[in-house]
Amino acid sequence: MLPRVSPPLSENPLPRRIAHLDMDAFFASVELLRYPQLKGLPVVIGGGRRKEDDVLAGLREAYPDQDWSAATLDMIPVDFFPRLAGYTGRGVATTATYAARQFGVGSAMGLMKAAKLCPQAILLPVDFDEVRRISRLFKSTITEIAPVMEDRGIDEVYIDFTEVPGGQREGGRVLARLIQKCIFEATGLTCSIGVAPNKLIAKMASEFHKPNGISIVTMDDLQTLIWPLPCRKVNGVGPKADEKLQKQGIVTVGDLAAKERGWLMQHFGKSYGAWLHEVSWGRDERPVVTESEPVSMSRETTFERDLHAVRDRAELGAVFTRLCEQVAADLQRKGYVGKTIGIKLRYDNFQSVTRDTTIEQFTADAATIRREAGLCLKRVDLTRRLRLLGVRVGKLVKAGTDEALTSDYSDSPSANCKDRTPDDHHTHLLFPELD
DNA sequence: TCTGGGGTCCTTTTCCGG
DNA sequence: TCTGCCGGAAAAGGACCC
Repeated sequence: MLPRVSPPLSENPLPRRIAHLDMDAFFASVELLRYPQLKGLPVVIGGGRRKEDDVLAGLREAYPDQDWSAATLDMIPVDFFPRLAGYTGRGVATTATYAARQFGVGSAMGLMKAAKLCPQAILLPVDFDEVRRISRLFKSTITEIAPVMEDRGIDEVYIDFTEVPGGQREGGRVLARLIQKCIFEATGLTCSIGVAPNKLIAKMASEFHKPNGISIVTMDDLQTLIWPLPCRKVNGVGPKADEKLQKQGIVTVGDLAAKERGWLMQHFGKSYGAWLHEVSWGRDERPVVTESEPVSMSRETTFERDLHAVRDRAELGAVFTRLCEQVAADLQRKGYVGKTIGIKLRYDNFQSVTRDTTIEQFTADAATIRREAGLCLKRVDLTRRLRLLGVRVGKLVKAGTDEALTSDYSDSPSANCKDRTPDDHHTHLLFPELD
């Protein structure tokens, strides 16, 4: 089953107009919708593990006689909101408002560090349900106008404007404005849109006039608008590749374009090197993909404190079982079964390892996942303390399909894991429910 | 004061049978 | 029977993204 895609360039008489749409400061904006009194103040969103961070729960406790329904949220006095100062825990900032960013707080920063930089900042937990609701709302608003949309996560999409009525007017600006207006009416939030001949350039273009901006970029703008950008701005160049590029004196996309294709392939690998060359010349023919099937589902958790497999075995065993149950529930709710079952763990030194195994029959059963994942656990070093444990099911197919029912009847389940327990005597004490 | 959670994709290593 | 080689699949790791 092939994913449905937009028509390829060759069959299309119109110039390709690909839009990238990015919601402006999405998580923070969703919170500010509910708490408008926080506008302009330093707010850090993240953590949220502690119950007392939940503003509403705290309010109900403090003022039990008040009616704290949604209509009154904007009446909460600013003083009541919890401050970042004194935060203890392992959370990271999902995002921070501009006022907080001025103190150097940024997304993905540990909250302990953020608290040092800006102790007066208000700390809000992420309201994932609300963020997801608004995410669905802005996406459905888009597909009503332009049906060829690719979901790129909670706050981003690509849209193929090419064949949409008005999609060619002013290079896409007219349609982009319409979409911005409709999203604002539906959600109260702003977004930024870049329109370009392909996804690669559209993605970079959407950042040009944030917030609430529209940028139209054509191939003629490659040298003036794209080449001056740092390589890191290219979607697909991360911190590792960027560092390696800089060591070669390559800082901007233009520097990259100046290098020979062959040279890049020699230094960055056949595939990645060739890709780097393509992107530096603004070339990208990837279609906008409207539907895709999930490949894997997983659940993982970082512990409040590092756990030791022997000393904390009961706690660890309970978490492990819960993760398996959650993955199984996710699979069942979404209607998938998988046949590769694996674990991930992260040691106290932040090094992570994974183990997985492929079984004969597809499953979404918690007990089966628990058993196979348990066997995987026996293949890793459990003498070091753990900070994270995760469970993953891969090689997914839709439940109930012919494929999902196939099995080769060869031998017992987990045959490929047998006799692989060199270290049985201690691991078996750790997770007694394995036996 | 270290560094979340849920994914995808790619490369390298390991394993296994012929 | 032993060894080496080869190729494919599975496993492991890592980079990257939101």
